[in-house]
Amino acid sequence: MSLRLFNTLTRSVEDFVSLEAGRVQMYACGPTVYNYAHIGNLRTYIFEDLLRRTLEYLGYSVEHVMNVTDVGHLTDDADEGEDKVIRSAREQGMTVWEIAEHFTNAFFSDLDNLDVIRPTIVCKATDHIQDMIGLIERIEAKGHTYISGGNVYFDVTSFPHYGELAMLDRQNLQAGARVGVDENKRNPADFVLWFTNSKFERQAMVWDSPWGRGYPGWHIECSAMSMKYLGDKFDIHCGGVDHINVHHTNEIAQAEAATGVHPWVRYWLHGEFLVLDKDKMSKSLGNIMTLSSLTEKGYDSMDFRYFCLGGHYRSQLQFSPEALDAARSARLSLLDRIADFRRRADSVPEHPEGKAAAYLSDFTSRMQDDLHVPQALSVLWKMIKDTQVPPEQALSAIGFMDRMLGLGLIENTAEENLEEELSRLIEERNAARKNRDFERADTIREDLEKRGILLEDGPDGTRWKRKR
RNA sequence: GGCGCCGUACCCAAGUGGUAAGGGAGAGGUCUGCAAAACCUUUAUGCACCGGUUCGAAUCCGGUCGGCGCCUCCA
Repeated sequence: MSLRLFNTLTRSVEDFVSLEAGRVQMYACGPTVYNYAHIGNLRTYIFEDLLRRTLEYLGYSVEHVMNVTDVGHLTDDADEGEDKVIRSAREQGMTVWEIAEHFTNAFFSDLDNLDVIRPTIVCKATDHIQDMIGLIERIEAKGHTYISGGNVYFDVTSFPHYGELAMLDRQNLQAGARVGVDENKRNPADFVLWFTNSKFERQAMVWDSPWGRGYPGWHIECSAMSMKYLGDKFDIHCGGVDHINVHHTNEIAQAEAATGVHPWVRYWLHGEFLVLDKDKMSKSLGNIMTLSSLTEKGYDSMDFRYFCLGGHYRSQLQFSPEALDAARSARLSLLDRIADFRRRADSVPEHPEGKAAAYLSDFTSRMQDDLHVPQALSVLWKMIKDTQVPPEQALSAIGFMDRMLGLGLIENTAEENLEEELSRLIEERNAARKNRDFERADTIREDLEKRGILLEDGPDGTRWKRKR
């Protein structure tokens, strides 16, 4: 069975074949670090993590490159959110560089909390200005640029493949429909490679270049860095759907114009949006929803990961507190059941057999079919509820499944030891129950609950578990 | 204004021609001193609405209404 992925280039599901057997090179668009990542951003990184985990599960060695864009969007412009950052930077006496570092750290901390495996290479835009200048020079040498109003522009008419990814009809692109026209452009789709003449004041980061002191355009960093680390041709490029029309379209133009190699990237994968309540999303209210805002309410980061696994990556996912609660309950129930398997299991075989093996195979085929995680999850639940699957077999299969899901199903269900004092209380309660002193027994149970220990009396005796 | 996507039970959500996965929540029951957990049963003759194609449609086509995304930094 092979991996099949939906390729935005062709708008269809294709068999995935890597350029080099057993090795996958993938580039994932990273954050622009001028603010905290919100949960919608994080959904996309979770999607990319599922892709990476599945590739690795299937035996590929994955080179996973991610940029951190710490230039370009850090100065003031008309956007209110950015004003706020500048304001807070000023208030806190931080430079834009410090702001970038702060939000970069916050970003990776979020990913760690979500058990998103870190990229093999993380590259900062400001460390690669010379690479960007070099790439612009190559594009210029091939005759795809012009200089106007002090800025270096990419001439989209010089690049016949322009807009293929987005399936743009260039004739019908309407300039200035929602934004002012840049008078320097020959064609509305043209875009800046290098600015020397900023439309923003207070530009905080500038570098020398053959075209004058200035800073790079919005799209060049991804082309330059991905090509630096992955070469002129590589397997997968992914990001959010919002990147298709402009960012990725322009990245392709830049890369292919410079090298003449087509296609530059073979598979383009895009994650759909998490849809929030309008109120919650309102920028004017300033309450973008972050992962920490969820954990502050008592959710575990992994509740959010589980929630994201409930929808397919190419469908919009409707976020609501109720939906997150449902994910939380489901996840905790899953952990409880697995913990129970672990108590009942003898030794867990390295590979599952029989029915468990069949479930694993079913699960894997759903994952291989364009990462149909919701279906894979339903297979996991079916296996868990199938009384014909012995616990040690189920555990063996779950171990493999979780390598793709990344829910910590094995790590978070290990047997724990209870403090001696608490164990003694449980024994005391059981003695009380034997003597039919239920008042005493219930008092102890309530006391333990206050200390985070829940008791369940079963036919095999009393079990305890920690409140989550 | 242009391009594209979506509308499935109380909620989230799979399902793209063959008769509605899964999870959460709710209801009833078994078990239990009680509780919890678990288990059993139950919750869409119907998939926004209207019309069409077909032996057969949630799935294809047309229209209507509603929601979302991109066209501007954006996951």
